Amino acid sequence: MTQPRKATIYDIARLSGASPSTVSAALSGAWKARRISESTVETIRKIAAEQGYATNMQARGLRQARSGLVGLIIPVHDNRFFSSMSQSFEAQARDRGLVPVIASSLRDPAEEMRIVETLASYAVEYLFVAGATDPDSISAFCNAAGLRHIFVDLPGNGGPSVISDNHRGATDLAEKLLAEKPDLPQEARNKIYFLGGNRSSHATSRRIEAFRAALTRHGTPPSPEQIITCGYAPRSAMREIAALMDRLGGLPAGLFVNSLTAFEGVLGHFVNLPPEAFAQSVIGCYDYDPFAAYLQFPVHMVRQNSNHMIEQAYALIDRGINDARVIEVEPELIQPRTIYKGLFGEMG
Amino acid sequence: MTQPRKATIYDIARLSGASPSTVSAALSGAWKARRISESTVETIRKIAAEQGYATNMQARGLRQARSGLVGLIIPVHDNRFFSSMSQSFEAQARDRGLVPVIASSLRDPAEEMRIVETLASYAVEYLFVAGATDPDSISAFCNAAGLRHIFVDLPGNGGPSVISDNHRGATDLAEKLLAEKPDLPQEARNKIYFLGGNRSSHATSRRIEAFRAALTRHGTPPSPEQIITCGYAPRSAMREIAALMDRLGGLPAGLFVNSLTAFEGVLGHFVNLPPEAFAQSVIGCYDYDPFAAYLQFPVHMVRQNSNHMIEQAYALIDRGINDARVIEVEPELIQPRTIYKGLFGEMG
DNA sequence: ATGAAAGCGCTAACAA
DNA sequence: TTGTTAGCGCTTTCAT
Repeated sequence: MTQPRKATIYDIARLSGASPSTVSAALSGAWKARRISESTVETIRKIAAEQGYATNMQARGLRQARSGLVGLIIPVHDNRFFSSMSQSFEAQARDRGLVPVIASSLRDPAEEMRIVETLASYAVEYLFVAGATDPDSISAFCNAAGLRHIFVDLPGNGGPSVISDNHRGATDLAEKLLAEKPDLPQEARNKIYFLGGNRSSHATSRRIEAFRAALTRHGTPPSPEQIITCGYAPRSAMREIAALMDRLGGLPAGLFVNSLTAFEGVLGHFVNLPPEAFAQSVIGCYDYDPFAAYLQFPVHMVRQNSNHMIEQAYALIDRGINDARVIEVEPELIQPRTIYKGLFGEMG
Repeated sequence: MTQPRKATIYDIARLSGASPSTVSAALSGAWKARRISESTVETIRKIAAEQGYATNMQARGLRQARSGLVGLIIPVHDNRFFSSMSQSFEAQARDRGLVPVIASSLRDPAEEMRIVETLASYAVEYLFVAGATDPDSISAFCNAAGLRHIFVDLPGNGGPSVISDNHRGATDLAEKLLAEKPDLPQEARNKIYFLGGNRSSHATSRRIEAFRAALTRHGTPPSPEQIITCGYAPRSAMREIAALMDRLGGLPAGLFVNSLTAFEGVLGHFVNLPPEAFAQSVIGCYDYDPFAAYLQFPVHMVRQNSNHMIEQAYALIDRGINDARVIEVEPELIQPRTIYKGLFGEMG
């Protein structure tokens, strides 16, 4: 069933009467430079195909001190923002003849670091790190190991970064919520709340800045309890929204949810509410998911341009840039696409 | 900034006064068997840490003829079913000390085959193929190359497969739709339609069988035009649902959507409809997405147990099974969680 | 308890 | 236009 050993260039050399180096050149594309005759190349190619020869990339990599691999670390796979990023990353890697290796850290700094080390062991040529939890350690390691790396989504100080313009996106979303927000008689509910994320993350802190600034411009600066940074886990977001609604006696006039994962948790609570609960509230989410865009109530979403972020990151690599500059990519505010235009039309 | 060369066991050997082979054994864990003194190992470990030594996996892989890599091919990353599978695959790979490499084929057989060859070049130890478009070619290649492979989600004839019990899942969903379906006066609309997928795919054909059988049991065998296999692309599903609704003058009494991607397309059309359009229709989707579970209308979803499928696949590997048997994993019918209980409560 | 040396499959000088 | 050879970093006999 299985042949004892895979064919090597030595097998092809023996079968073709050429030397191993000629076979190598013929098969690797270097034959032009080595001025090997086209006919020789043809013969060798034919025999290689017959033998089912495939280059051993471990051997090539070892010899050339390059692997043809490019790594991407993301927090999780099952999230539309990051999985779209994976899709772009993979396509663009292939365009460059690189093989993408994508790993998820589950937002655990130790796991993240372990993955960096593993990928370095496999000699990935570049490392993209999305949503880094400990960028400084990553940079320290990579710079010591001579591994070119680039941060995406969350910036680092030890290498170049491509992030979305969080201030702009959060401003757009906050302004939208302010514009659409109903005016509620109950003082406590007549506010916009920010929910989800970690204050220590650059993206979240920028978004909070923008949120705060927008509300302040409208003469309603947020009080501390309007900003609930409960992390990214759906569970904790679910707990927090439940507690908040308990305190307020209903939904607040506006809700700015800071991530899809937090939004998942929020929905886990919403499902227990009657439809009327949503009539007096406007809801937004930073990040986009096509299904989330079609919920029962209008959801204003910010779509980050992950494809362009990846393009920019590759461009930095191409330009040989290794310093700690930050490139910002514009996100886009997406109009709610809820079906219930009749019911909520006056708000959206 | 970057040291000229990464540390190798020769550097550590020089610094520690031990020989390269001793260093290798000390660092790889083989020192116990080689009966190297614990103190020597300690010294070597310390120096290695100081030097930031990391095993060159290309060299180890070349020497040992194994890479520590395990591959997974999926159709797309940005789909909750497959991204959940990636998440499970990665976690279980790490549990086994393997490094996961996940690639997407975009359901293109040529691309799929190219990825198989690439992964083989990198000497992945096992290859998982989810949603294979050309399983026979993959098996032919892998068996010739001595690469152990296993099909997930869609079965193959040349190797073991772990798939979900499509007949069971589709039966459950179809029965549910039949039970919840309203009775419409218009003959043409008073039917359940099947939308999406490719007839040539095993999963789709099994689901159609089950769908047909269920309807037949209820005395309403489906006519050919009730089964619309328009592929997986959202665009074509959008076109087809629009055309269908045109023909019928509205939504059919029931709709069995065969994939999340098709469902995305369907929603792209639904967004243009008034809410009343959904009052007389019951909708189901084979596959689960947490956001899709919270739409404006109740959606019955089938959640495949991708985590268990991956577990079973690894178990087959552990048991050394290489023949073409098929293992089926039970999916689960998920109750609609729409908020609009008042409006649609009588159906869900 | 440890060292010397060969070799995994490939590529790149250097020869011819 | 092609062949010979060394060596990438590691593991693994085989010595000692």
